[in-house]
Amino acid sequence: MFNRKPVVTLENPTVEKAAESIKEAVSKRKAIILVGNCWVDYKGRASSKLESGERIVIIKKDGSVLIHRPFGYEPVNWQPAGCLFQTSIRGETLQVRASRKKPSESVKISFDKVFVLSSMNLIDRGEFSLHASELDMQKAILLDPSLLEEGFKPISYEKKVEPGFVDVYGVDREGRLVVVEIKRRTAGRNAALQLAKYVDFVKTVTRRELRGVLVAPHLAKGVQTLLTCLGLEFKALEPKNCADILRKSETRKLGDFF
Amino acid sequence: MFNRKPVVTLENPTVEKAAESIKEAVSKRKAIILVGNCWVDYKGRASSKLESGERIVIIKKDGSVLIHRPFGYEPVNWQPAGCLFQTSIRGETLQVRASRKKPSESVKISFDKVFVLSSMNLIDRGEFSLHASELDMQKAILLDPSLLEEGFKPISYEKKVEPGFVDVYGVDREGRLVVVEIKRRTAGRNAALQLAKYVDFVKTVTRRELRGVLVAPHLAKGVQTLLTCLGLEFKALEPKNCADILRKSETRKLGDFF
DNA sequence: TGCTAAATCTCGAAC
DNA sequence: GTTCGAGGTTTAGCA
Repeated sequence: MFNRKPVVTLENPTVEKAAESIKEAVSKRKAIILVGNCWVDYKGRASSKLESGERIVIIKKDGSVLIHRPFGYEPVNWQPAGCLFQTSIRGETLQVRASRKKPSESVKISFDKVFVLSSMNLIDRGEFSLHASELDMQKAILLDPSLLEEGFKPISYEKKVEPGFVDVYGVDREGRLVVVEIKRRTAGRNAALQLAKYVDFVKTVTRRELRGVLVAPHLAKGVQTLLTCLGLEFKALEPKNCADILRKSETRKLGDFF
Repeated sequence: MFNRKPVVTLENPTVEKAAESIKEAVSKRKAIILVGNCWVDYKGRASSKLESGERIVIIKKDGSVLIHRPFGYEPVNWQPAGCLFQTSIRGETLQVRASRKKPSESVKISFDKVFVLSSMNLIDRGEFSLHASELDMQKAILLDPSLLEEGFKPISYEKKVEPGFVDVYGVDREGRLVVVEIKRRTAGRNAALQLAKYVDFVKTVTRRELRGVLVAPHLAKGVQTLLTCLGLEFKALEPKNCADILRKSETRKLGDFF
């Protein structure tokens, strides 16, 4: 399984050797890690200058570039995916320029010493999932409808209505229809207005009594007033709680409910 | 100059050897680059799961962590500076956990194969300057006062007034005094109020006619109204234009003007 | 300490 | 293609 050699590392290469290696790696769509002493000039949406120092530079196969100092979460300089690269030797220095258009900008990195240069063919097809998404909150409410309120019974979810899709649709303990709109973060005016549109639409297709409930961790300023004006309700629900519910019920399938 | 050995690289270390090396590097406040096959779990403000794949992990001496897939500008998982680390072996896997409080969150990285492990003592004292800073804009206006308006003549800069320092102070083509406040980014209410304070102060020490001009690339919402109420003006000026002016006049010294 | 506004924001979806 | 909104946003500037 690990017989292939995905990483080739050069220690203390000459700048000439490094330039050659970078050109090859870029052309073969490999990822590159460069560690060495460098300085950086950026021109584009803004412009910046970084004086000489030892840093970590990552060039990815999609043409993105990251220049990291030995401290700090953010890269000091960078370039998003889609860059074209020019690698050259200028006297005693290795120069790598990453440019893109729209917006037109380029980062020029100059090395006078490379400590390590790794060229890598990394395989990464692993799926990334961020839990407690809006969908997770929806699933959690379907799994445990009391998260919305006692006696709530879901009828369907992602139900098509004219303006879009209702997140959850159900009946409360007194038999009234309930339209639920879910936001995983603080709900703003848009969320309230969206819910209002859904409720208005459902009103055109039924004569039953109807409630609209906005579910979110918090309401933005003034949205409670707006909800009241629109005759809608708010139910506070933390995405984290939903994630916990889902974790506890991982064995059960959502399909069981319908 | 480059006799020291700032980087030590292990190729294909066993997970045991890797764990040992990471513990030492963390305790000695070195930076670490790990390349290998791993999976990641995050719990905190949200929670996420990243399935197995080959990635680049950077641990910096300030306790920040970056997990980069072979594509994309952004790290797939990360942890800001100030983390505490737990490194251990769980069966055949190397496990690195980076945790912090406030907010309470942790990232757990599990490796079943390490291709490269570099421990680095990087020295980086280079200064970073984002050009077209507020100071650059100030210099540009002093170099070319027509950036503000035709006929403007600077008298001084960084002039002390009671509430602080006036960025630029001058006379317009009709002999009126002008107080200039510069912001390199969209100017908010604060900027307008700050300018108002300066103008009010200057009014107490002169009887000459007085204008207040806020210079910035843009105004935040509602600030134009506020300026009008305060009897102040706005002059749009892009930091980029200022940077261009400075580049063209690099040979001249600011001191020449006074 | 907490809040607000900006960022070379980036990224993705909708129009 | 452009605009709009979200992000584990992060970060810097103030109250």
